[in-house]
Amino acid sequence: MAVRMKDIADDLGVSLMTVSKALRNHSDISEKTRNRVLKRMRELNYQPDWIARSMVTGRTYVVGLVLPDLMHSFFAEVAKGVARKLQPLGYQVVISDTEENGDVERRQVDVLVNRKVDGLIIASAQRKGRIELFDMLAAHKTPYVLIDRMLAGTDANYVGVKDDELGALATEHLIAQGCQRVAHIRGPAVATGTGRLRGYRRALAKYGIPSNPAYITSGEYGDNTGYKAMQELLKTDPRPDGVFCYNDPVAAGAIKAILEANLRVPEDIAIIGAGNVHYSDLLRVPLSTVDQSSTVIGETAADLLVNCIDSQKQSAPRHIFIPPRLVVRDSSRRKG
Amino acid sequence: MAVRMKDIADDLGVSLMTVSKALRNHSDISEKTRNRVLKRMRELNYQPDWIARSMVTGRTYVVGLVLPDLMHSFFAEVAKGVARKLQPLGYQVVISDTEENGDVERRQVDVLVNRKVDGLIIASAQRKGRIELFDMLAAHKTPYVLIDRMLAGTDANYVGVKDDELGALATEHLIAQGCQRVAHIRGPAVATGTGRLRGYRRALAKYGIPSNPAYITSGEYGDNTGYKAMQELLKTDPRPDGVFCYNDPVAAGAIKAILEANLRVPEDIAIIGAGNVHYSDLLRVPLSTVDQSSTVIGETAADLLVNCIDSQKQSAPRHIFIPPRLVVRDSSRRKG
DNA sequence: CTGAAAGCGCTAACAG
DNA sequence: CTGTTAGCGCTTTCAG
Repeated sequence: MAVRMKDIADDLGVSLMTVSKALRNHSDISEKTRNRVLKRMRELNYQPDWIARSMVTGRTYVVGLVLPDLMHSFFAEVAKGVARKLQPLGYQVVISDTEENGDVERRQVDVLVNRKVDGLIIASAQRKGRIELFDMLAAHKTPYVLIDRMLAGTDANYVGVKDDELGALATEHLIAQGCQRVAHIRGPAVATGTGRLRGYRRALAKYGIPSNPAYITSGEYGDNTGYKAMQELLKTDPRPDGVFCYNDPVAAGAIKAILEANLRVPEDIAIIGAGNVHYSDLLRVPLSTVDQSSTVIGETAADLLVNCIDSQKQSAPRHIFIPPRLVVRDSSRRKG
Repeated sequence: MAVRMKDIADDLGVSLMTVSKALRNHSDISEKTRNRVLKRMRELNYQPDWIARSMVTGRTYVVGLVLPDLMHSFFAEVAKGVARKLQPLGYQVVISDTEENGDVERRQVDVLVNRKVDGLIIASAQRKGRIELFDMLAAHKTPYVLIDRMLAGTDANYVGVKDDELGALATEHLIAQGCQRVAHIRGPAVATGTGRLRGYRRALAKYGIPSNPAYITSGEYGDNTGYKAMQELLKTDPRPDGVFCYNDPVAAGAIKAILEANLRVPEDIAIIGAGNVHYSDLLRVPLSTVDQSSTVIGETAADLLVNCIDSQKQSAPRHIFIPPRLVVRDSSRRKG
């Protein structure tokens, strides 16, 4: 069996407590005995038992990362950022894929809380106003940081871009490229979806372009929403000459639909997505997009969470905004 | 604080053990008291403390999933398969991204073992022959299942495709499409890399095509290996007219290099990858590939692992092979 | 500075 | 069928 503190204590003829204190650099222990203990620990390759420790301290050094879709490389990248920050601090990261489903999310978070994670980082799939989940977290006093999608009503920590800014940036870019009829394939009714839509509208308004309801297609989440939504848009008359897509996977689908209809990107229809997924550059038409600095989001959220965990008293929630960054590739380049 | 068994026991005027047994459907308890206990548990929303339970049972209901790269959608898909199988059984899945680095992998597995995971599923980044890690696991008696990459020397459970078969399938396909000079951009020195190379060679031999060393470029792992490797291949004379790439991301990079050189895919050079990543269909040239049924691999590995965990005695290791499946898209279609 | 006592929440083994 | 007794490996508290 694994070596325990008691083994080391017996071995050295000291008490169990001395060993325990030596291990954790407790102050009231002499330099000499500490070293003696630490040396023996190394020799015997002692590994503290996390579970026993958790039981008494109440801390698990486990952090839950709750994401809507691991296949979306934006989230995979966020996950990498989180893990890179947290692992060196001794935390274990448990990733949970909710498949963009609020109920699944609630169940998973429940499990994580029961497992006594020290904190949570969540890109929530909760629809507007569904905030019981976060009330529950508050009741449990489990610290959490929202990423990517802010939820009104929860005054929680947040790290991500301002979605309306992102939407406006993308839309204005299309307008600047000479698009007259800019459409939007919108995302699910979470903050990213509604925020980007708001930005889109704001940009149109700014340039005095009337908003055409037929140009806003509802996109639920799914693997070929972009493809299907674009097919709908192609039926409108006059058809749009530019489309701001909720995210890159949606944009990729849209491009597929356009090419299948024997139209050209960007000449007939310019396309821009969001998220800058790592293969954007390799798509049929290299995809213009708005970068959200996914890794930075992950790292920042991790830092923020650790702060919350360490400082027992809940400090006022912080909102950290990462500026969106336009990445112009072929799919929207019509000038210059 | 959370409600404990003792609270329920006191509340109901029974002993703690009665509650414990009722919860776990122990046989020696009367229907009546069991129901009384269960009812009260529900009312008080009792949640067992799995840490305390782990401490005495030695089981954590945590499984580690160790992957070389979460950004590669093949592995993300595997992860989904694993989670989908394991979560309903009450397991928590901890994903660890080793960044294709054997040392990182060893460290991460160490941590997971110290955390007393019940088992591991590993797509190992260990280079040929580095099997200390698995000796260590055997010593700890931690059950594990290898996926995607088999390691000679460990007689471990394995789930994945036969890589030489995959390589032969891809290469023969290119030959069947009329390619005369088939090159290979090879992967890292793990089983997938060497196996696919072996299959490539076997296919060439089968058709009596002499193997040209200049047509085999070494690809270490990285984001643009495919791109750089292809640039090298383009310098050979005569240049290849077909390339079997280690995997889809590599193939995507290769296509980019070819198009940049003003050559056409597949007319000038046909390309095939492996893994069938979810965006293969959306690339500059829709990518032919060999599908490995990633979700099935994940699910199968999960099943196998749970078997190992449940049956204490180590049964003889099993090797489960999933047949590779050719997916022909534009990047290699020259006929028919 | 060192150590003895108590207990975290639960379960295995056995006694009534 | 029900309950008692002993821990699991560690830390917190407090006495020497």
